[in-house]
Amino acid sequence: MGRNKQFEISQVLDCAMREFWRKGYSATSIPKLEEEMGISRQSLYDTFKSKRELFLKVLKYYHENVIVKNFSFIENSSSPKDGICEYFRARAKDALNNSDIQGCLVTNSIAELAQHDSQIRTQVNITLQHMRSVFRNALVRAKNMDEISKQLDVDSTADFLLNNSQGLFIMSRMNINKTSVNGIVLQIESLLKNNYQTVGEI
Amino acid sequence: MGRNKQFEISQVLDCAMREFWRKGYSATSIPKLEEEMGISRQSLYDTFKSKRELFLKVLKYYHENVIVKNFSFIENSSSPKDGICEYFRARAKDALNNSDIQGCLVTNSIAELAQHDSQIRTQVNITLQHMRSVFRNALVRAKNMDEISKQLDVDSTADFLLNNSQGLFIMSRMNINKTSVNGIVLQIESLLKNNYQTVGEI
DNA sequence: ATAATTTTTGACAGATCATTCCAAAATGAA
DNA sequence: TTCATTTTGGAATGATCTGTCAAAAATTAT
Repeated sequence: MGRNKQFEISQVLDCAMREFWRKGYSATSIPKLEEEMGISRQSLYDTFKSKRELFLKVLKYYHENVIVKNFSFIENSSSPKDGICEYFRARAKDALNNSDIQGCLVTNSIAELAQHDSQIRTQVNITLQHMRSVFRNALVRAKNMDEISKQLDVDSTADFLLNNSQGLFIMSRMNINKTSVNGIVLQIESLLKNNYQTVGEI
Repeated sequence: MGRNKQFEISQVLDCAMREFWRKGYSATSIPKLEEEMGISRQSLYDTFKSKRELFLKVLKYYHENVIVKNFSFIENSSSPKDGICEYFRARAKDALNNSDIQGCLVTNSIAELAQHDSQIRTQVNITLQHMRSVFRNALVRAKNMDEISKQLDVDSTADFLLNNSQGLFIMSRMNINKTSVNGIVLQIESLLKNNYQTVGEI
């Protein structure tokens, strides 16, 4: 009974995501979304209620697909330390390709919206906490496997890795050169290699 | 002959800066700018030509005042290593106070605008290069004073410190807790303390 | 006083914004 | 066919946006 949906939710969400990622929330208009998503305005509003609701669904979609996928490599890596290093090398590679989509939708949303919109802040926090705990779990595993120093503090190091990830996402949106990106990754790896610091010692 | 300017350019630029810093470029309207700057629309356009030109002047003002001031401490510090650490402790303190203005206007502008506006990208690059070279100069000084390892690579470490600075500015716009901020700063300091890595060894 | 300049106010333009509504066409199941 | 649903297109709404214009009031110098 009745016509079926003619488009895949995930497919149009993907298109919307790419546009929000490129331009940000405010700079993305409904007509542009219709064009990119390939559906009419009526379908857009019937399916997603409003621009803001669409954006919240995009943030969720981004988390479940882009973020979880990028971090699953760390979780599945037999060497957690290598997993972390590979994660940053992958982000460095992303930063150097010449796509018009650069950085991270969540990072951009923190800068643009999170401070004044609690619903967006909540969704963004889910992503940040996921990133942090994947880093932390990997550090705990690495410690148990003697890949990194027993004295390394997993909590502050997880926050540190999260911080560097956010930094790289910002730098990615500028014309950052290969030398600088590689230098940043090198120093992160260096800290994992040489850290004998316990919290409170400094 | 004729009436004098009734307001200080730097004073109204400061008010405009605070609003752009809070809300971003797109979310800041002309009526709101009139209100915050305390001048009429006509005066605003006579003095600054357009919203975009005003924003470019704000970015320049932000660089000359906020950025240069925050980094002058590193340049003037007798211990360059302490200067760098103090810089990050100061940013950590900023992140923890409950001001409605958080993070960095330049970082936010990178996320929102830099990728699609070359004039803004140029101005933003001036700030990034300033930050990078202050870090780099301090590292060179610290090396000469034997405050840090001779094997530390000043270029990649400068990029690394810049990266962490950008990361902290993003994290500042979320409700980051004291433990996490301190942990991040601790790890940055730890790298300065223990770095014996030369570029290319990894 | 006169002339020059700035400021404010209010109105106005013209675009664009998000959102809603309607009617026609398309699609699918009973 | 009939009925339900989706999709599309276009129009309309009302708000808001940046930017401009004109005229009155305020200020400063000669």
